Amino acid sequence: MNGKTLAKYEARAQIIKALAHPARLLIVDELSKNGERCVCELTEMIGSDMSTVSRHLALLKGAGLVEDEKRGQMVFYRMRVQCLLNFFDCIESVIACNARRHQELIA
Amino acid sequence: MNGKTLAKYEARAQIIKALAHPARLLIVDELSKNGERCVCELTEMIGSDMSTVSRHLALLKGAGLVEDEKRGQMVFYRMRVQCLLNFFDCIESVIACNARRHQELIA
DNA sequence: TGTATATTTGGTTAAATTGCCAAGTATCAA
DNA sequence: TTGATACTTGGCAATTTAACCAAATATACA
Repeated sequence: MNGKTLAKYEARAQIIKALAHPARLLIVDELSKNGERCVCELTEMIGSDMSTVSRHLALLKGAGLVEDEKRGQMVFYRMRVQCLLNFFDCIESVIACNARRHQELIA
Repeated sequence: MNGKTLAKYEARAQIIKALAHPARLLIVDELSKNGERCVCELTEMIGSDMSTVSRHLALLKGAGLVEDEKRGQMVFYRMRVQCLLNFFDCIESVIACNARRHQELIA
């Protein structure tokens, strides 16, 4: 891979890596479908330590996928991008296809 | 996260993780746009050891994203899914948006 | 001011990912 | 059979990621 090509795929990979975690996918799903949420709400849904959730959010923010706004003592996060839901449809179709194939192998 | 929700997002994350690497993104891009390729061709493009490329391919195959076919001494890989190109458009839009924002912060 | 709540950050540890070399398997061809 | 090519797999070292607890910061409120 030459330098330019490498840079292109590294930039893509960095963003995809930001999505590649169950907790972060839940966050993206929730924010995409239901608008903004504070860290405490997301922490409740995910069920990890709040410090862990805060780090997940920082990672998503670093990738440019979400933005935050502090209001009072709470910090609200929302999506900066809407196109990810289409992607999840694609992923779900892969999962369904894998499941079908798995069934066929068993039968 | 309850068990069912967790399982759903873990299944998604597993597939997204399979995409979250520059070399694997190059592979997916190449196979999506230009059809099947043997391991040797992909190895040449990526510029890593063939054993490394073989492992990347095994990972994509494990996620159900590609399939392989041996013909003679060569193994050809091709996509099992076509919807990923749309996703890359989404990712590119994030990258472009991040770049614009970065410019604004400098200016 | 002092206390409680919301969030982030430092520090540490465990686990997962990546990459290479070396060795193994399979196919082709002489 | 021998040798060459294409690919996969075992094994190991280096890097990255993830999670928690504890401590720091910021805001609200009595």
